[in-house]
Amino acid sequence: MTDRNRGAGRPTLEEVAVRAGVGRGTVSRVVNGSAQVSPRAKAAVEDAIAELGYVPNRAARTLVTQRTDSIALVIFESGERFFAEPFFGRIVQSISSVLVARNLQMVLMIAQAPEERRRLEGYLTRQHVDGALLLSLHGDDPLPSLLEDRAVATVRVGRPMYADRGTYVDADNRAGAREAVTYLRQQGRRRIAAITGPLDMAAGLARLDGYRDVVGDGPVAFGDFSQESGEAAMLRLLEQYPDVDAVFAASDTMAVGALRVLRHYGRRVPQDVALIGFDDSAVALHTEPPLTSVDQPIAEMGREMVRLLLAKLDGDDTGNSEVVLPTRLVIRGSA
Amino acid sequence: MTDRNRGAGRPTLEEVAVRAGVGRGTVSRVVNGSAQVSPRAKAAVEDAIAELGYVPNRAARTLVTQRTDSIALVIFESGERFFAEPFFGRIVQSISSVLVARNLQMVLMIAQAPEERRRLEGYLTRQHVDGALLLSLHGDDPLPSLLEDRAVATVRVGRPMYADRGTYVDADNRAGAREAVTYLRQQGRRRIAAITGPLDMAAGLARLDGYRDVVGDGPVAFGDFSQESGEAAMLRLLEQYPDVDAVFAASDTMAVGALRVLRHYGRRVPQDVALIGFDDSAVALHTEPPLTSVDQPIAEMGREMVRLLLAKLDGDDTGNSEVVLPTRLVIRGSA
DNA sequence: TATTGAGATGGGAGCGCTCCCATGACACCA
DNA sequence: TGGTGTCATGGGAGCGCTCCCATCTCAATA
Repeated sequence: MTDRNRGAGRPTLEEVAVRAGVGRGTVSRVVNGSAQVSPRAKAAVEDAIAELGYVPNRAARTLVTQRTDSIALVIFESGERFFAEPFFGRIVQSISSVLVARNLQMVLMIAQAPEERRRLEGYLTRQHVDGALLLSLHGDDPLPSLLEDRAVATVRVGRPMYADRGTYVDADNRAGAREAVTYLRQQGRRRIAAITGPLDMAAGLARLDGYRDVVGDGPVAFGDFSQESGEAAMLRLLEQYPDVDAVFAASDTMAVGALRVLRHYGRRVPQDVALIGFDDSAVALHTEPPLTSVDQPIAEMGREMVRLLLAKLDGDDTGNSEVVLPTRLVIRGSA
Repeated sequence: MTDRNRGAGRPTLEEVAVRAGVGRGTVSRVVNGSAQVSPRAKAAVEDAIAELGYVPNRAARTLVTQRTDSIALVIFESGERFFAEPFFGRIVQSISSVLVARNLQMVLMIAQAPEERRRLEGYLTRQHVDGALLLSLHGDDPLPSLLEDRAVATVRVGRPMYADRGTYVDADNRAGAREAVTYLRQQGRRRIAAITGPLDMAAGLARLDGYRDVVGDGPVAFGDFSQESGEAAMLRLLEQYPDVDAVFAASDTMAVGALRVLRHYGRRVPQDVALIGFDDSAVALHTEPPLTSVDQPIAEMGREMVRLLLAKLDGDDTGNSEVVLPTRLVIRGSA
């Protein structure tokens, strides 16, 4: 055991050096995997590290390298929304595991309230994080540019809506929506409605665009990705367009809300009304009937985000990259 | 663009001192809110800080104070479970907002796989975090003791199951369960079954104990808090005890699963079978009928956890504290 | 044998901060 | 006038690390 420690008295580089009978520089080289070390010195140092239970002091390293080895994961939603939406869970999980494997610290920041937002802006500097992963950006948020100016690398989910700077990862939402709606039409549906996501978000807009690509300006009701908004939207649709025989919802969560309303009004799914969601989240399997949904490769998106961010940090990539991944229609019982 | 230089070369303490016409020590005192500073010097320093946009360098400070100002939030579940269970969302949100207000960094760590687990153990040292908040500990996990040995302060959710060391925050699960089951009985239910949580977790066990306090050894089926397990458990219950007229589920998520099964088998809720969940999560409002559920003060639990942890860090509290908060039965349509 | 160059090595300098001590300024009292 | 205590202040030391350069070693070559 490595006790007898005096609490914070972890061994230092210097102590390892003494123990291994080499200089500080050599230990540092070994720890950082430099090639310029003789096999013998390397072995001695590694033994000493193991015996002493040496762990490099992150603060000291940060002080000289100017690298914090911390990545912020910033979510522009209320905590409630963040946890209610399965998309976040899956992408955070993916990001987390990649970051952990690279020994990078993931600092989670949930910010929506103005005061939180202000604090967050103050916090996101090179003093604290090397880079930031931005999720669920709304509208033309100036934060990415601000961070870019401060030399904090950023990668976001979703194509920037106005500005064209910025590295991002996205699913091909438009094509996914198009495929879903095309499928509905092929099934013989004549009156296909859409329940949209928030139109100040790239994903919301693109999915609506995809819908319109196929049916022009069919019946549309606006939602915000939440289940409540899906219910409300379905209600409106039923009122205004009683002849609707298919609904494309821009998220599974909204589709679940729509399903509840349809059932409540006695419409059978899929016989009377076909329903397709978006995300292929876990809930899609649990509805009655199971939800046909557009799958986006969320784990891969997370991985790509980290990859792009690290590339930026290493300076491999100075420009702005974009990665758009394909979606896939998963057919189940609801359409 | 920003090149390899020190890019956004943030000003240092020294520069602020020069600008304000004082010494380094005085600036440090102002930044850290020491009383030993003349009003004039204080004003000069504050002006200089504002003009220069000075932000203290966390690494440098950490190096000398031996405080990282980072708190780990460790969750012993798969990422999937973490996001599926509403409890986590709410408590993380609460913890997050308190931590942010105190200028502490929240490092999120999701670990279940053995390899992640090992990495996590290596990571959780005073070099990296001041303390750790432990969620969803299973069985007699040795991690808390390990961290205590390393002088990393910890606070967990849930009474330790075997060891009696350790500071924790918990809801009064046993009393909550008792109240729920007593209520069912008062409603005239004669055959009350339980669907339990995982029995290697304090919350799972205590809720079962509360149930047994009232009905002795009534029909019990075992679950793990997940919806799937709730479905499976309800199925078993229906098979083995067809005369069941009430079910106490140890989580809302499982109650939702049970509800699906009950509906599928044509049992009306609450007429044929009354159902009570636990957590009073958002889903309880959205079921048909809405779920009667035991509320636990999750936000307050989060706040208490942080409070206890900070007290430990400040050395105010050397012993082990425990905070147990009351639950409350929220009556809706299902019972 | 003398010279050269490649590679390994040790250790000084310094990152930006806090801690702490010596010093200065000042008011008050004998 | 000198002595004393209080408070504000400046700045050296040092936290543990990486960077970098001078130095050393040793084999290959002239």
